[in-house]
Amino acid sequence: MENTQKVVTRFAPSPTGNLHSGSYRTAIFSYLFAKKHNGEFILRIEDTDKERSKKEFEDNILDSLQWLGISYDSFYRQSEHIARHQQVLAQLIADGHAYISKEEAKDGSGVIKEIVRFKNPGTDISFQDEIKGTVTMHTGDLGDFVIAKSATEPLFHLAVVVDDFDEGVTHVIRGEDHVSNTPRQILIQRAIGAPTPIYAHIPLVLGLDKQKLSKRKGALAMTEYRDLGYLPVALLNMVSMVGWNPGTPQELFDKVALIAEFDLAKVQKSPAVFNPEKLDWFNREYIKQLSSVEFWNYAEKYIAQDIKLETLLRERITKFSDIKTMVDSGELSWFFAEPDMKLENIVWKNLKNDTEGITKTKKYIATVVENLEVVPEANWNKDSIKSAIWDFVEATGKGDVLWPMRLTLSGLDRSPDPFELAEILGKEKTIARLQKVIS
RNA sequence: GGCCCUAUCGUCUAUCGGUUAGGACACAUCCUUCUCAAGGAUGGAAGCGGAGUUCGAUUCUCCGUAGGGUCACCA
Repeated sequence: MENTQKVVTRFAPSPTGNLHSGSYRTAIFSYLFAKKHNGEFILRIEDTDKERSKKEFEDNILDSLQWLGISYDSFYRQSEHIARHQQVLAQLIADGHAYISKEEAKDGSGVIKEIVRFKNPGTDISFQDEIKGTVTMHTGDLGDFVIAKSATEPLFHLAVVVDDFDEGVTHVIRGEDHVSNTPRQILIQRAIGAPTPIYAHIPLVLGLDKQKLSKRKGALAMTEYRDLGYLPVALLNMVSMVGWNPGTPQELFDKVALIAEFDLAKVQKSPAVFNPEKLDWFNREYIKQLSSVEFWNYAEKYIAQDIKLETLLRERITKFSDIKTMVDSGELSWFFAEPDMKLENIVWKNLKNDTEGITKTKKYIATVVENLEVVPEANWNKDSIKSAIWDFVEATGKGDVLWPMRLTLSGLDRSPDPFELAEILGKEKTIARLQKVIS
């Protein structure tokens, strides 16, 4: 590799909210870029605002990243570096790059405070953004912006610049909402003699309403997706592909594949909508790939492990909490208890107006029972069950036999097919339920 | 409103001046065991508008329009 400088990226969330898909994607891109270039990935909690920062949000961010498998090489809390920020601030004042200004507090209390403003040279600043290209802005209309609430309370812009410098950050990958902050941060870099890192401002993630993702608009926290029974790899795959794609038809990417494929140059320039339906699709795809053991590790939170139900569940759930929904809605009632339904319901629609309908249906069921009784217990599976009665079913009429058979076994208008039901129920229960209807 | 950015199916996107504008999700229809699910097949669905440049524009330029971001003693 020609580049001698080691790549260092950072994800720098403020602990003022839970980790949602927008901030998660910023973390992913920073992480993938670092790993792709054998670099380091830093997690830095930006907690300089003591009022708004909350420990619970920091915990949420940490929990989420761990669950999602995004590991970091270094961890910092910005507040722990306050002495260094204060020192740089004092130097800036001493050098004449900043000055103390006595002003009335903005909180309306009327007290006069000493804040620190950066002396803005008013030059045009342009920087090369990896995604947006050259961005030029006039810093003149920024005025002398505030960099500290007091001589001892440095603010965001100062802290970010100093920390990125001290931590050797080479690539700043962050949300597009930071582009307009970049010129003033570059101004500070120049004043303290820090190099300007390479910037990559990624377009925002939008909700279905095409607005910036927000909690109010229903953006879920990563931990909420976890609790709903989504798989970490599904979230990783989904989120990394909003606003980025490798340019190939491949859709499924795990972390290793993502690291191999990720390329900042292929990041989209325009904002992208997060589509929950696509997430559901990814999740189903990954559920299919789960081993039986893995499957039950997730499913056990919602239903007692029963291997007979595995295939049925796998085919029907989008996320693991759907199991609870199925149980609560009675969709699986046939598994737990004898179905309870009116006899006339089991008659197929063709025979509804036939006065002999019930009698005929009972005869069909009786024939089914006869055919099933010869199927050996050891060979009781849906294929053998099907072949045992299929000739009769075809000769009589599929709906005429299958509908009552299925209704008898499940008690539900909508359920898995009768062969699968019979297999899961077992020979004894199946025949008992069928016989009960006959008598 | 100032400044910055953006603009291909409903959504995520491919296309590096010449394509029947491709794929995925979603949707519709059909098939596969009666219903549900899964699976398979098929189908509908897009270049914001207007000027240029060019033999030729989705692609390059400009102007509109629309969307997003940002204008704190938050980050």
